[in-house]
Amino acid sequence: MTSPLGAHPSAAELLAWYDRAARRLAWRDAAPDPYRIWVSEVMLQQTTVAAVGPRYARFLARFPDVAALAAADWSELAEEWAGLGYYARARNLHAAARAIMAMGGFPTDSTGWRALPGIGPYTASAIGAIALGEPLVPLDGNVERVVARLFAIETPLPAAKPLLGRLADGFTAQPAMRARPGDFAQALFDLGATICTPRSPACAICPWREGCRAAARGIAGELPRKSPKAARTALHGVHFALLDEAGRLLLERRPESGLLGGMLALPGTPWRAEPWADAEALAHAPRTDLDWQARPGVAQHGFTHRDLTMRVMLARVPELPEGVPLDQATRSLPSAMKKLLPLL
DNA sequence: AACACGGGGAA
DNA sequence: TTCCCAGTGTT
Repeated sequence: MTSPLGAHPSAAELLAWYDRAARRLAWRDAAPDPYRIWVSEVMLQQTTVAAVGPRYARFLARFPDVAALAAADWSELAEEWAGLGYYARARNLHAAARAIMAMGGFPTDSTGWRALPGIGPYTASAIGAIALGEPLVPLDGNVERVVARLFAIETPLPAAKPLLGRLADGFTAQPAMRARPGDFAQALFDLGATICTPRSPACAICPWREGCRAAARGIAGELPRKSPKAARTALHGVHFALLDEAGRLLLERRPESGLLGGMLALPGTPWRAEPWADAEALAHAPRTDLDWQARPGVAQHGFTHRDLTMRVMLARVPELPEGVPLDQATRSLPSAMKKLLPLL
């Protein structure tokens, strides 16, 4: 297909490269079934292959099918997802599993998947192409970068996204793509991850070098351009560590919305721009009848758009039946909360 | 359209 | 340090 911006390169050539150079990844081991692909795609949202690698097999062992996932309590899923970030993904995965059980089975096309919580345009297309064989090109960060370079699109993201999507869709006109849509999508991912990388792309060994307008102009490494993003702002909080003589720690479940939504955490003040004085923070302590001691030092944790500084205040009681043993807390807490434990 | 939402690996 | 990752949901 020829677009106003020029011809698309050959899907067949990319697939031939993929047949030689495909990465070996856990979710490619078995024949693609909807559950395994769904879980892998959600886990991979804004998360690197390297980070997902050790977690994917563990998740499937604990929740081997959609029935097991739907039957699980949220606390089990929260524990399994702890440390992976973007916890709304786990909440939506859980809600979607229960919706699938209620419907009596998986949606049979990408449009049906798109209606489930946590399934956006990208994930619906990826499941459609990889698990269902639909001729779709999922538009993820890799594909945006590859297409922006192929056609030398200088418009910055995110404004360029609709155009990049139309250009990506142009590949569906090629019979080679339509014969293997799942492999074609994954070939684009692998090309973006291993050759057409964000910086210093390896154009010399790229199977699409000849048709790439950015490579021809020597600007591949500069594309795609991006609009400047908002700066990080500071947040401060004080958290309360209540320990008993058996080494149990008081934890609470955070509200579903907001940072670390639905996850376990040490009780604490709200997080705000100004630092907290001890006396002021104490009004938020889980118990005000105890002798809270400020611990030395702070824990720093960077979120996408926030830089959080936390202090800890410690108190001890003889017996805390609702407390969580420290080793279990280490397993169940999100990373920001784990950083508080060394301050105890 | 802009923002909220984690965490880690690579340059 | 900064960048960016097999993005989605809310406002």
